[in-house]
Amino acid sequence: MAPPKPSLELLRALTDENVLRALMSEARLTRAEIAARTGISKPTISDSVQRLSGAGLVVDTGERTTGRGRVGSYYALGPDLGAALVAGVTQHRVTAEAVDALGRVRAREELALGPGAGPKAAADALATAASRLADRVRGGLRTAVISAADPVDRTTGRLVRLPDAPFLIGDLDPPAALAAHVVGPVHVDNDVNWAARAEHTDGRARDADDFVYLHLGEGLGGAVVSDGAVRRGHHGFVGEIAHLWTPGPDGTAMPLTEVFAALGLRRPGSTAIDVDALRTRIAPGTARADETRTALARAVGAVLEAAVSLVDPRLIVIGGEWGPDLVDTVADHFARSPRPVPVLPATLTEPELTGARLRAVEELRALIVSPTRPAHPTASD
Amino acid sequence: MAPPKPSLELLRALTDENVLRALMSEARLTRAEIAARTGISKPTISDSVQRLSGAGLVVDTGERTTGRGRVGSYYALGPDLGAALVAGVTQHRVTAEAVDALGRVRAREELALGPGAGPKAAADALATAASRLADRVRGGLRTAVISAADPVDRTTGRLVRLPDAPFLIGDLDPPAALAAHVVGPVHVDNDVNWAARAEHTDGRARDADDFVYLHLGEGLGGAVVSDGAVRRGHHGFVGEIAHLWTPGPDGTAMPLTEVFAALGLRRPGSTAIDVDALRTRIAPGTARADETRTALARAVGAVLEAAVSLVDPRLIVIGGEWGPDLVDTVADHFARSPRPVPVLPATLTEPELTGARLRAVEELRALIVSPTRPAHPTASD
DNA sequence: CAGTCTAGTAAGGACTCTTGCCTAAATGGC
DNA sequence: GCCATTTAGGCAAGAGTCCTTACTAGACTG
Repeated sequence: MAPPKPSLELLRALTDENVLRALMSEARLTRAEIAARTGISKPTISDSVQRLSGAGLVVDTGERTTGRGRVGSYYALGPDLGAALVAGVTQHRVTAEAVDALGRVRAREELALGPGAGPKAAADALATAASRLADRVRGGLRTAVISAADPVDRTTGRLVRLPDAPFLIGDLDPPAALAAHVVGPVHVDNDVNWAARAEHTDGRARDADDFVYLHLGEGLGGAVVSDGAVRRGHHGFVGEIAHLWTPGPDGTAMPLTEVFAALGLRRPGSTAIDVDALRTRIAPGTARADETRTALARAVGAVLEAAVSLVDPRLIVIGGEWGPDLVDTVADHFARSPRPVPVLPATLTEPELTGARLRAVEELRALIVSPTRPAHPTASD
Repeated sequence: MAPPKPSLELLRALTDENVLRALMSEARLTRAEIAARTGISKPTISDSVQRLSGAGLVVDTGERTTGRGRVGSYYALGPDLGAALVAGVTQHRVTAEAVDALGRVRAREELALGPGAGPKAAADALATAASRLADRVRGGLRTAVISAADPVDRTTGRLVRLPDAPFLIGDLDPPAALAAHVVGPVHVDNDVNWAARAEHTDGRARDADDFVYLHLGEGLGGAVVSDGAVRRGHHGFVGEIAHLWTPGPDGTAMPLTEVFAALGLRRPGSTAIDVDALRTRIAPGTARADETRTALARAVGAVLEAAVSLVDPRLIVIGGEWGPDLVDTVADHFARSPRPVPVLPATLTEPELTGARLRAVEELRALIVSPTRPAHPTASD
């Protein structure tokens, strides 16, 4: 609404940003290359490089051009600009990486969590991984992006328990766990949302600005991408679909999670789905496999129809431990609905880390370009 | 991703934009007032005003300041900057307005459509209204924002028939109908989405960046506001909820629209809801009114639960001909769901025109500020 | 070894914004 | 009725940014 105030300082900042962004997309460039790439004149680039060198944001790598003509000097981003922490937390392990502004993974840590490990163990492992990574990268960890296999409260970043959804990791507070090892902002979201982001940028949904990602595993979750961005909703619970009304095996309406209870596919004493039992039950050749497949496809199909009504996706991507196994049956069923859209299985491996990494690099770059302003001025993810 | 290229021309454009925006929020200002309001120095503002006067974008109104000190000259937006057309099309009438960059309604036309009038009559009425308005405003109609009581294809702007949804106006192509009378872009969306926008800016949802608007009338529709903007989905069909799975009166799962069929509340030979029949049936004192109310509230409640799962709204606003009558019963039912949110009745009158007007003013202002760039660079609504 | 090619520098010009000062004109206290 | 005060606007000077043009230094090419 309010346009920025014009000033010469704004121009200079814009020039510097152009130079930095150029060096973020290519590791080393001469001033002439930066000028050609940005369309800004050589003298102006020289000024900017000098400024940025003085501030330590850019350094002469010592490398020189070869070939015809005068030798040029290569410049690169400074070595002390730090890294972003990317971490995935599941009930089984903590996987953490340090990525730099060029998107390169500089270090990786993986810590297993014993069976039955609680949120305390997860928090400790997260802190340990962060501490080790912080020691291994110059400039430290300037921001963190965390993927968790549980719903995340958007405003606090804490994991939360929702009715009728399994609480796999438990009461974890990533921003608190990382406070000592990460200087800047910590962004937390659930794995399904990050996976959707990965599919949007690198995967099946590359040219779809509106799609739905469905995760069918121990838990049931979805992610919504609208107008090119993952939408999280007010609390951050978009895609928590356990209680969506669906047709049960006998035709009566029931919440999605109850369908699994009715089919005897939940783990005892839990709302988590027994993935092994489910897979053997729908394996070809098993008695009444088709019946189970049909019941599941009807329920999942109702979720897709709800998504069509409320999100209007261009396509639907199905991931998770057992989701891709059922894609064909679901797609067949769904194709007979009033407004079907294509249904595709997910293909990326570690999609949640890929998505989180994308966001981390974006955030780190924004911090470098203008330390005062965040990457997403409006949406606080 | 790519920052703008710095240049002195950019600075000048920014100054001019500041001046124009100031004159869009206040009808007349002296140069000194513009300087104070924008924080830009007086000589710079004087330069800009001179430039803009030369281009006809700004004019000296002839008015002079009174009071102490030297007399100042008031400036205002030029008289030939044109207006935006705002029009609402229902099966009964076409309502059209011309609004200027200050948001003032300069002229209004209302044309009734006879019963049974088809899309041809609607197109003619729209064109007639536009033509009359274009004659009554200096500078003509530079853009149009149309609200239609049917689903709208996002890419073409045409009204479309969807399965199980009433087609109230019929096969109308507003951009084609207006081509002769409107110079710039024509934006078409359905009335529910515009109403939601109005509630977001002026109504019940003023400080909710994530909410759902439910329209319960002859047709059934919803609108989704996520991260502060109306989300339309790939085709533009977000909120077309007729086929969402809900519990029917007997407990079996059925699409929402079938619930009304089962209750005998549809108009014969149509999927449209018989609003009069419905209202008398749920009126207090009527036999079995409570039973009907309960059945409707269960079905509508399931829609709200689907919205909670896939949109995670902060609140829900219910409008439409009979929606507000049922708010209490729906809210009671919904409060017992696993994740209830507040349910409020809509209050605005003509909400769809209010929402469309907001968008039209935004678009017109953007056209004046930079005739080459649209108001929404990314989302093509 | 002369010609060609390229990175970087230097000089000059055009332009924008700001600060500070000045003028003109109307008000209001005395 | 006079004069200090107040206010809009103009003018000049100065600093800063970017661009174009021209030049230099050095290395490859034939």
